[in-house]
Parts: sequence; C-alpha cells; structure tokens
Amino acid sequence: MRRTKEDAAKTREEVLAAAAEIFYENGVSGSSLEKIAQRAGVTRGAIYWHFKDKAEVLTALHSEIRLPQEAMVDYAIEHGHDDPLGLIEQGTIEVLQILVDDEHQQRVFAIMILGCEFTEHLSDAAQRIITANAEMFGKLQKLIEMADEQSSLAPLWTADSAARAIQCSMNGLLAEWLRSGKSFPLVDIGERLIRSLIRSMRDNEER
Amino acid sequence: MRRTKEDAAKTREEVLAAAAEIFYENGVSGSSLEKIAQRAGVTRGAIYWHFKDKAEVLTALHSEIRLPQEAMVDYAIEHGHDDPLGLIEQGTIEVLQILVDDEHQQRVFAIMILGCEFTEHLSDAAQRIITANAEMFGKLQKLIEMADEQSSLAPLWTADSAARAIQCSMNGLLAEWLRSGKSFPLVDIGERLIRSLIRSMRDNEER
DNA sequence: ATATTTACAATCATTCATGTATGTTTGTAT
DNA sequence: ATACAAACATACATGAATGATTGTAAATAT
Repeated sequence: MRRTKEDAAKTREEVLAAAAEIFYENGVSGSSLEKIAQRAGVTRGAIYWHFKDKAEVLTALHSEIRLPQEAMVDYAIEHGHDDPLGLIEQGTIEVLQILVDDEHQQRVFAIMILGCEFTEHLSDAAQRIITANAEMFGKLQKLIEMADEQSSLAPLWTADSAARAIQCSMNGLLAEWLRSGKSFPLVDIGERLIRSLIRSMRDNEER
Repeated sequence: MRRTKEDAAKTREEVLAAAAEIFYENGVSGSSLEKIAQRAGVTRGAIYWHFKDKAEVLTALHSEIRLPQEAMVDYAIEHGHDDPLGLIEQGTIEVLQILVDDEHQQRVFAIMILGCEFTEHLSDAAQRIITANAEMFGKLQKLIEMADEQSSLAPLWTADSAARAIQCSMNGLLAEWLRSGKSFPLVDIGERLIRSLIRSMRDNEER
C-alpha cells in the first residue's frame, strides 16, 4: 500500500494515463471508472479520491495538454517577428513533428477532437464512416491522377498527397464550422481555402 | 392510432428526425431511446419495432445521408473531364452551398464527424475545448494582422479568413490523421498543405 | 508515543437505460 | 364476418454504472 505524497502523485498520473488509453479505446461515454481503475491497477475508490467524477478526469487530461502552438504564437506576438506568416508556417511544421512522437498527446487530442464514440456496440457505424471516407479518398485520388496524366499537377504534389490534403481541409472546414456553432461563413472561407489549394496544385505556368 | 403503411413510414421518419436532434443535443451515448421516443411523440415500443437497437438508428441516419461529393466525383471519373482540378474546386463549393441550407444534414454530419459527446455532465470539458480554440484563433488572427500591416497579405485574404482557414486545415489534418489510424505521413502532408496556404496568403510579387 | 490525517479498498443502495415479453388496436385479406 | 398480421403501447426484468458510505493501514504531525 502506498502512502507518501510522491506515491499518491504517481497513482494519480497512472489513473490519468489509464484513462487516456481507455477513453481512446472505448470512447468517453463507453468507459466506466471501473475499467479505468482496473487498467491503472487500483480500485474506483482511488479515482474518486483524486477526482470528483468522470468529467473531472477528462478535464484533468485536457488541462494536462499544453498546445505547443500557443507558446509559439505568444512568442511571435510579443517579439513582433518580421515575417509572421513564415513563422506560422515553420511553427506548424515543428508542432506536427513533436506530436508524431508523443503517443499520449495523440490519444488526448483524439479524445478531444474526435470525441471517440467508437464503442463496441456502435462499431459498425464507425466502420461505415471509415470506409466511406476511404472510398471518397480513393475517388479523389483517381481524379487527381487524371490531372497528373494531363501534366497539370504541380511537382510539389503527388496524386496521393493532394487527395489527402483536400480531404483533410474539407473535413476540417466542416468540423470547425459545426463545432463553432456556424460562427463563420462556411462557403466564403471554404471557397478561398479550396481555391488556394487547387491553384498551388496546378502547374505554375499552365494557365 | 396509425396503421397504414404510409403512417408507419411517417413515424419511422419522425423517429429518425427526432434521433438526429437528440443525438446532436446530447451526444449518441448520452441519448436514451426514451428521450428520442418522447421527442418523436411515440413510445420506445415504436422505435424497437422499426429498429433493432440504438446502433441501427444511428446507421439508418448515416445511410440516409448521400454525400453529394460522391455523385460529383463519380460523374467526373466517368466523363473524363478535361479539367479535373477545376471540377473538384467547383464541386466542393457547390456542396458547401447545399449543406448550408440543410439543417438535418448538418446535424447528421455533426454526429458523424464530431461524435458529439457534449453531454450535460461533460459540458465544462466541451466548453474548455471551445474557448481554447477561440483563443488560438484570436492569436492567429493578431499574427496575421501584423503581416497585413506590413502589406504582405494577399488581397484575396483578410486576417479573419486567413486565420480561420489555417485553423480549419490544421484541425482537419490532425483529425483525419488520428481517425485513419495514422495511415499517412502527417508531417509530409501537413508541410505541403500549410506551405501552399501560406504562399497564397503572401502578396504575390512580395518575395 | 500518540493522534490525526492521508490514501486508498470494499461494500452498498440507487438510478437508469436496455431488452424483452405481452397486451391492444386497427388495417387487410378471404 | 372472421382471421390474421401489422403497428404500436405497456409492463417488467435485468444489468451496469454511479455515488456514497464505511473500513483501514500507513504516513505524518505533535
């Protein structure tokens, strides 16, 4: 049995780590505190000691994550960088590189962004979403391959990466619009975004 | 009491419409069939007559939605359009315009994309996500305003729209990467995407 | 050395959604 | 006119998760 402050802090961290895994696997609503406790090697009593309820475990997970982008953006605002756009570009890439190596951050982000309602009982629905997305991607890819054969695809892009980029930005656009309560003009932003993307995908002097 | 085939089909549709609303408001896991039944003006018995369980209601909602993009993409593949990239651009904008006017589609998309785990008990966690996103957006906007004052922002963009576009594509990138099980190189795609965006935001002959 | 608090474990009662089983009414076929 | 099945409503049993309470061993304060 553990008693010291350090041990208590350790079990707290273990509970949070277990919660991230369980939430990621079963979704937040699909995860019981009992499962989390088992994964962490404790009982529910331990969880209730450190946290009020499941919601507080979730907010603890969320507050644990410090968006690296924020620090970067704050720095840029304070120092008045001479090339803000270049800073955004560079910072974004660095953030992505850091994220790729941090599994825990990935899980917490997934829980936050996707909600992760991939319960066993709803797995077929989740599966349909995934396959539908995959089909969409395949068709997009074929279309862009046609453009490539007509030599109208810029050398920066491949058919695969271009299709992926379009898919990502489109779904991101929809998700942000819906999440924000439709607080910005969808068509307006979407038009600029897709137009910029497509323009960069055309061979520069082509048209 | 209703008995004819048409009446039965009507209640089925009413159940689906109610389910979309309840799912959208409470999240899938947070919605009981009882609540859906009440909203639809029937009892749970009616739902269990038309559907096996909650999962089947969800898949019915999902299969109801026909992605307009798919029809467009299929058409393009069959007909071999001479400008595939232009077709994608145009088609995307049209899809967005249609979506803006269809509340039901918006709800179903929100359920599918976001998962919508915004239960009452988790509302503070959801709130934190929203506010964190809003803060990120504000800082991004400020940064881009700085670029604008240095006259390095292309006329196509405003600080607001540019910040929104970056936010959308970044979150979309992360979401797709996580949802697809990390099936594509995040940094690679992200670098091309953000680079294309930033380039289109710079004043053309500036650098 | 003793008291008190910490950090849990174990138990219990309650709620709540689910699934199923059965009842009831009405359309429809014969 | 009667029989049967469709389209539900009602009632009940089950199980699972929750929150609360209680117990307890060790750490820490005095």
